[in-house]
Amino acid sequence: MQTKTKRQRTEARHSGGVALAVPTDLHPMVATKLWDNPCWLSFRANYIAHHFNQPIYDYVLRTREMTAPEHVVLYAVGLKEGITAEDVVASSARPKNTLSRAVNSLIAKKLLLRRNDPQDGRRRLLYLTRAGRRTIDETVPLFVAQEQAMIAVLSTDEQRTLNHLLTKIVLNQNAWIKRITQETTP
Amino acid sequence: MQTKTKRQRTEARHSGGVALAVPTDLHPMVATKLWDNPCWLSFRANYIAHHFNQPIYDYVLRTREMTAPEHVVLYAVGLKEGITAEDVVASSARPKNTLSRAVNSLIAKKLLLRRNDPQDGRRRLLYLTRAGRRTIDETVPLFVAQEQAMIAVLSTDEQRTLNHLLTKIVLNQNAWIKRITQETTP
DNA sequence: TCCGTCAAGTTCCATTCGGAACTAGTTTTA
DNA sequence: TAAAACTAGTTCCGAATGGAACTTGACGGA
Repeated sequence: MQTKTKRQRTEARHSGGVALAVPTDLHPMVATKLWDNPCWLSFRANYIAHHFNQPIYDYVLRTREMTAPEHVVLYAVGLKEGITAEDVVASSARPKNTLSRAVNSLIAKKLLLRRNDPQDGRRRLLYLTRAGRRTIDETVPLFVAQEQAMIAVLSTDEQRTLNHLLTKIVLNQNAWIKRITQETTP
Repeated sequence: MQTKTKRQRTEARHSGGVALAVPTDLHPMVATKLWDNPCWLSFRANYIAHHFNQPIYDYVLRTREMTAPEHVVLYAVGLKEGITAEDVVASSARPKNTLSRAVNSLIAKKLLLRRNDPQDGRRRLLYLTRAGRRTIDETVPLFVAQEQAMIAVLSTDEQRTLNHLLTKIVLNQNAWIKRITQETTP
């Protein structure tokens, strides 16, 4: 790792006709992955996701003793109560047994509670306890602040544009989900 | 999971004044995380990264018997020979002991080779073997195709814009790296 | 109304992971 | 120029992970 403390100088770099301010202490391998990489989107998505997630996972582990999967579940229920574990599976990056354990652990910690779905005996609906709601209320502003710091280089218009373009990709999921795997289907 | 086979209908949705084609089979929790989530960027980045990574990790495991960290290392050396394990650490999401193991495993499989750096006795420079180069040449086009499928909904102009905005965020790293952790420093 | 199929969630257990401590080599500094 | 501080990489080992099998419940069709 490089030290990031000294005031960084920048140099111009032109990309697609648009000048970019490149910090002179940018790690050379990051530069390679940015500009000499045929998978430009996946590097950027992974890099941004990681540098958002990692401080948050560290934080919730250190201050709330929650693992990353627990955080994922609690955050999801915080967005919408009455969802099921399966809803978290479908909208996150973790397998269902990992999330099953996280749900049970959060219930043991009295941050979540679980009710049977009268409509469907397989489903367990998840709700926040009072303590769970408090955890959400206390931590989500920090996550938002982290994200705001990340996008602070962009103008409001640029943020709107970025949001819109990424949303289009997510909504196009049916065109590309598990695409690479198809070649092995007999 | 929902079935994705039937031809999807779409409905209009307006977001920031721009109409979006929303597939009717979009999972409700994905919709919640898209539009009822204060961390809009991190969800999109994580979702796109995961749906790019997962099929690739599955593929390289199934057809090349490489773990995810091994793939990360091999891909990085494929981008630039003569890098060190530390360069991979600095530009990826994995800890150095995991990548150390991956390097050693790839060397055992004769996909990588390692030379001492005459300038610095601590460094080990990594290069592709002939077989390693062949693996890169055979697999990278599939990764590129996966990414192209993901961004096919965007016009060339939109792709350029997206690239530019994400690049700005990555280059702004010094403003936000590990930001959330600062509050606990005594 | 029974059977086959599918979906939600849990359990099992071998494997992998990753924090922390350690080794070895380099740079700083006083 | 010796010691302190730092960097690249490895090892150790308890804990988390995730694939696969399993349980329970829903449901469509003949």
